Amino acid sequence: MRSAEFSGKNVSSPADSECPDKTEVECRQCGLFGFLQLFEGLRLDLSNRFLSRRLPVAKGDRLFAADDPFRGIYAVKSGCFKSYSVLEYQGEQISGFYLPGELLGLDAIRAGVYGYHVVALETSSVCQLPFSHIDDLQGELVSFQEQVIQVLVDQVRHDQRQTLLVGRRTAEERLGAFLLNLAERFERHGFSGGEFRLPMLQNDIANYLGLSIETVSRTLRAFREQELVSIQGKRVRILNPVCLRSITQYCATTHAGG
Amino acid sequence: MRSAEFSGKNVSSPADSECPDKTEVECRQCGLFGFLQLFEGLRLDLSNRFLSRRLPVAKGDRLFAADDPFRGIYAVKSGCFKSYSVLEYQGEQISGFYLPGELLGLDAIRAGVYGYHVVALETSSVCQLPFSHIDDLQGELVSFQEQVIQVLVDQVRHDQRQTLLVGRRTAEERLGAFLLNLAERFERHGFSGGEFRLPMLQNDIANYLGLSIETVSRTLRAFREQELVSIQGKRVRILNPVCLRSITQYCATTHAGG
DNA sequence: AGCAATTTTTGACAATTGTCAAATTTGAGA
DNA sequence: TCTCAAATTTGACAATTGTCAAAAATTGCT
Repeated sequence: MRSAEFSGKNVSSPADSECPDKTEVECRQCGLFGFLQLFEGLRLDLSNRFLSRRLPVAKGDRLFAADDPFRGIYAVKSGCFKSYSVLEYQGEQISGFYLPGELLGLDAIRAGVYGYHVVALETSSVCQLPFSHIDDLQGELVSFQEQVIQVLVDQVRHDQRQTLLVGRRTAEERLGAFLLNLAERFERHGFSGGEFRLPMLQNDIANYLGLSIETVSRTLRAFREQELVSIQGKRVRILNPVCLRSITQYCATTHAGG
Repeated sequence: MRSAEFSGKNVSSPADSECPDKTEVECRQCGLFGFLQLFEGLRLDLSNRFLSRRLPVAKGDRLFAADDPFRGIYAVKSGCFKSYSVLEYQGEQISGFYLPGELLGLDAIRAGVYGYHVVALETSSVCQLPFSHIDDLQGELVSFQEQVIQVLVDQVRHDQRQTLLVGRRTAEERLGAFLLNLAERFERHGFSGGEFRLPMLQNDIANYLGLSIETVSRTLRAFREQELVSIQGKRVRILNPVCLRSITQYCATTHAGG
């Protein structure tokens, strides 16, 4: 079975996902799983190349740097990563956090190089899907879809520039949405969304959300005082998701183009 | 030749692009052109379906609405469109402006419905690339790329939610970047980037950038006083692009993931 | 050209968030 | 457990932007 090929664990019983101290995402809930299933449909000599390797990554280690040549895509197995670019006069700008089960480096497939830096925020591990022979795969691709992908990549790029420019949310709304988003993503991959460990510093959160660290600290205190969440150290518990969601207007946006 | 099939103009000489009063994008500089070229490579019975039609659109008319079933993608030939979503308590949120040569509705291909509303800001025209038999085309698609596209679409979605949340740019930086971006896009499609007509209201700009209309007005005045731009009515001239760029830090960002 | 509606501009003031400085808490390693 | 560096919290004040109200300019229409 394929999932056993890229995970250290051979068997994962359904009961595992209930374990509160679980720290590693299961293969079936990992983003790579969908990809590997797809390779079943490709020519066998191709799919042979896509056996993935398991790698440990120490806290602070860099998984890849911007402009590194594309080596493959990664799935976070455990721990947490941040991606960032270095802006001319403003130092680093964090563009995303990656939790267990999520994919890294996908958008480098077409560019041939990674577009940003990625480092581990804590002791982590990843699975790699190496693309050393990506050129062969290209032969399988339909050019129409390449065009679609190119446009989507362009749009991602535009949206991310836009992200740097636009902001109409208050500090409360940003932080509330941030916490709910984290909870949702933990839950999607089989962890508890109601209680989890914050893998990143408030400094990183502030950078990511475009706020000062003081504002982050003060806003979290306000949430605590309203008993919306409980925070002790890195331990976060969502006490009142309904109210938090209404503060945040988290549901409001459908997706959009531009 | 294919370009003649979806444009009213049969011949467009290179000299056309120098005409200052030019108002319509040429076929070769239109986003659809790339697509149509790709269809040459597909089976003929497929490519027959992709003859596109030319449509006039009056100011204020809606090209499509959110949740309309997917009819095809559009290329703006002349005029300007805005896309927007309706947020629960905040009215409309503009997500993008579309100039001649740019594509609309691409991201609805997989969803099957459009994800936002699009209306004309002035008398405009579009070319349509109808996808009434999109299902047949699916047979040509490689599932690996579908997966890639899905992930990219998810990322676009995430980034756009992020766009609503995050903001670290001052009003000056946002407006400056906005004007430079418009200029760049006009230029890319063969218009003058140094002087152009603003197709949208300050009201729309404010909405798009997450500012109040008063701040937009005041910031534009500041630009005028510094002689960075000249603005009379809807006529915009970029007087000092170098300085404007440095205010804006427009070049700073590489692209990013998350 | 003239009128009416829309859009833009301007001023005064309020609210949110950032900045600077310093105290306190937390956590990793000896 | 202790120590020291890093991270978080807190307070006072400044800067940017939003809000409300009203005047001026522009645009579309007859």
